[in-house]
Amino acid sequence: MNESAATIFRAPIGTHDVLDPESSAWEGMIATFAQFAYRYGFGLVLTPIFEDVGVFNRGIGENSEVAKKEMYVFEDRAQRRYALRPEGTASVVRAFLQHQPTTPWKAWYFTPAFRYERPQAGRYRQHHQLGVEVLGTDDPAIDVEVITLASRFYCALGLKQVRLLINSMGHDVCRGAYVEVLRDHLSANVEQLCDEHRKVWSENALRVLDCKKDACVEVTTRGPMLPDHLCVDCREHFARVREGLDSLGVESILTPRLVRGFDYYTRTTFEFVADSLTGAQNSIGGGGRYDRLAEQLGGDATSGIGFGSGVERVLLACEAEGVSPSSLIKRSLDLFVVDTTGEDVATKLVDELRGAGFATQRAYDGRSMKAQMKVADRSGARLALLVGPSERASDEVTIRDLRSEDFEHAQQRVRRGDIVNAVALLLTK
RNA sequence: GUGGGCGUAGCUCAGUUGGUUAGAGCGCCAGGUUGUGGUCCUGGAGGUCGCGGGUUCGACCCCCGUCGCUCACCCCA
Repeated sequence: MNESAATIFRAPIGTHDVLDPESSAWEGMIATFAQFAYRYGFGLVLTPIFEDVGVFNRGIGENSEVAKKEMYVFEDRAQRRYALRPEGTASVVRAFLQHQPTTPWKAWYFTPAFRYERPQAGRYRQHHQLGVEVLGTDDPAIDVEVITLASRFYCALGLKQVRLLINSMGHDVCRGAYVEVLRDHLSANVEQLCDEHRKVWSENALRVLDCKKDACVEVTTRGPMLPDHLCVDCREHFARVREGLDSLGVESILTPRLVRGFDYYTRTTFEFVADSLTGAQNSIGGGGRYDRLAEQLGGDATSGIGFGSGVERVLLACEAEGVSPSSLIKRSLDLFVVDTTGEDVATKLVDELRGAGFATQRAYDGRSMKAQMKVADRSGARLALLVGPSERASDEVTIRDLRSEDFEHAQQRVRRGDIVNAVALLLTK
């Protein structure tokens, strides 16, 4: 687009407007998640969508791909350095440290997240996440609870082709020891790695585990696996998480090569993959434990675990499986007021009906009865209330059933004063 | 950051080897029915063919650039 005066503005690259019929799927999904969060004892947390850039740099790791080149960083007028949040967890932990709520603290959120990258299917510069965080306990039971919440949530949406991958990253010491063993193995097999990792394997050995190329997969498959190198405590913790999930019938797939993108993860990590989605964007949610994050953000050592899910991707998965979260909320119009008196009787009438609790719409611009009825029909309203000169004169209202197939006998006139009761009666039928 | 595909009405798309006034379906508006919606019929509004430049007697069509959309790589939700 050029900058001529006739050119209208568009949503920025990688962002999208979501309008009504489509947004009802969002409403259904968010409402369902909120319901789950409530059932599991989580309270809603709201934090600013921008933070001091350090919150994210120190949180997700300065060397992570996201922090290095995908953050929306900007300066305000007083030269403070801020960044739009690229993910949900770091902000919530920052808020936890700032306010020191009693633990264990269980919070859920719905938030936009921003990453500066080239958009494609299932990947946007602004996407949205639904998630939960728990701070102040490392009880394996809470790992089980968080993962179960996520799993049951997907199930409630009607998704069936979702797999849960799980792994344990161990804690600093045992992971550090494992990375050494892994590096030894990689260094002994450098020549067989893929083109890219042949050069950069030493910078972040764990990333090689995540490589999808056959060459790397072959080398790492023969190599040491993280779960085999955990210390006794981490091994025990992981075992209890897995037993807990098993006991609840939540199927999980041990995936030793599962490595997630942020540096803060320790011990339990997991990811939900939608098999209905093709391509690389099939991860619809994930999370894990981050027992060192609070310290990295300057607070006291505090265990934490969280889960985040990408709204857009879950909706893609729903579409692929032929289910829609919009069906989880009922959103139907009760009444549509048609006014042809030329005196604007509708304004008072709709106010009265809405006050009585009915979802009510009306026509505007004084259009013909035929035109107003057409709009009424398309609105999906159950009943139309007609007020024309005749009703006006006798202080009545005509109630017409828009769902009746019998056009001749679909309506009746009632006294204006009885309208609320009459409508209530008809709507309960 | 790298590469492929695509930009024609509000939406989905036609548009012949470059040749008069750029079309269809859906949607929208009005009428057929001066008080009545789902079907049907008739009519109407709506486009500087993304934008800029070039080639040509002539460009929606060919060439270049640019912006945007889209898909993929990387990485992630």
